[in-house]
Amino acid sequence: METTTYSSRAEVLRDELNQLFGSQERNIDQATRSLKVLAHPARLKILCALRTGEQTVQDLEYYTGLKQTTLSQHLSLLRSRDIVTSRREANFSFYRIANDRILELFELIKDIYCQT
Amino acid sequence: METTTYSSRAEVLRDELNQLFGSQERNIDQATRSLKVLAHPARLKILCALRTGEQTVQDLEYYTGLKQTTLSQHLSLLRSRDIVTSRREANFSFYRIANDRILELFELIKDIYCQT
DNA sequence: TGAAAATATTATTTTTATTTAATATTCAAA
DNA sequence: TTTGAATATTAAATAAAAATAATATTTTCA
Repeated sequence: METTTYSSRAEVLRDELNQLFGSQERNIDQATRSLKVLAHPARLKILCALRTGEQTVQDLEYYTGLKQTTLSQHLSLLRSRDIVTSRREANFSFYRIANDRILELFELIKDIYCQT
Repeated sequence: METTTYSSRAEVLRDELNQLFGSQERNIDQATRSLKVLAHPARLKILCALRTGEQTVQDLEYYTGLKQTTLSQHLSLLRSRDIVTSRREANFSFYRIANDRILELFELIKDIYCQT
């Protein structure tokens, strides 16, 4: 039975929290969903490869070392979270990082975990 | 049977990739492990709460709405990846964001997913 | 048209993460 | 010195993500 009396400090922070991400949890959930997609070695590698511009699935297959079917699923996930976009030309698909914010996020991650 | 001939473009990019994250996959794995820890609604909420400074477990319990035991496990995970640190004072534990890079990362995530 | 190349999708199995519940530790104060 | 408050740990059950394998599209070109 929760009968705790909470400090006003906690209440202030709860308010701040709500303002920060909106009182509905939508933003947090969206951020979580995107981060989950980034949090996989294969998908980070894909982003590395796309960092300097668009690539075909073939090329991605080559330097991620993934088999086609697995790679395609990862790409599909990345697309579903708007991390990458793709375009088709003949029977090649070209993938690229969706926008500058994502690129910025990726670069920061790289900076933090790949200190020279 | 893989007998594909790869374009020199792909080979150039493979080299870039290796230089970027180091030819050993260590950096990517480390980044992945940290991102995985961030990629959870409860843990993002915890970071929101710690954004402006350290907090006790009690306070975190209050505005994350998690039960003590679950919260403690999330905190333990965050600590294990050096996302947060803690100190003990009497029988209270105070948690805080581990360093400025992590804070910076969090703020960028917030900016991207909580556009005003 | 029909075969082959490039990519995508679906279903199944395997692995990993999360929650829950029970218990343990640590410390302060009576 | 033992009780209660605050937090941490462990083990078990449940849920979610990943890999694999099989199959399906889509498009070009003979």
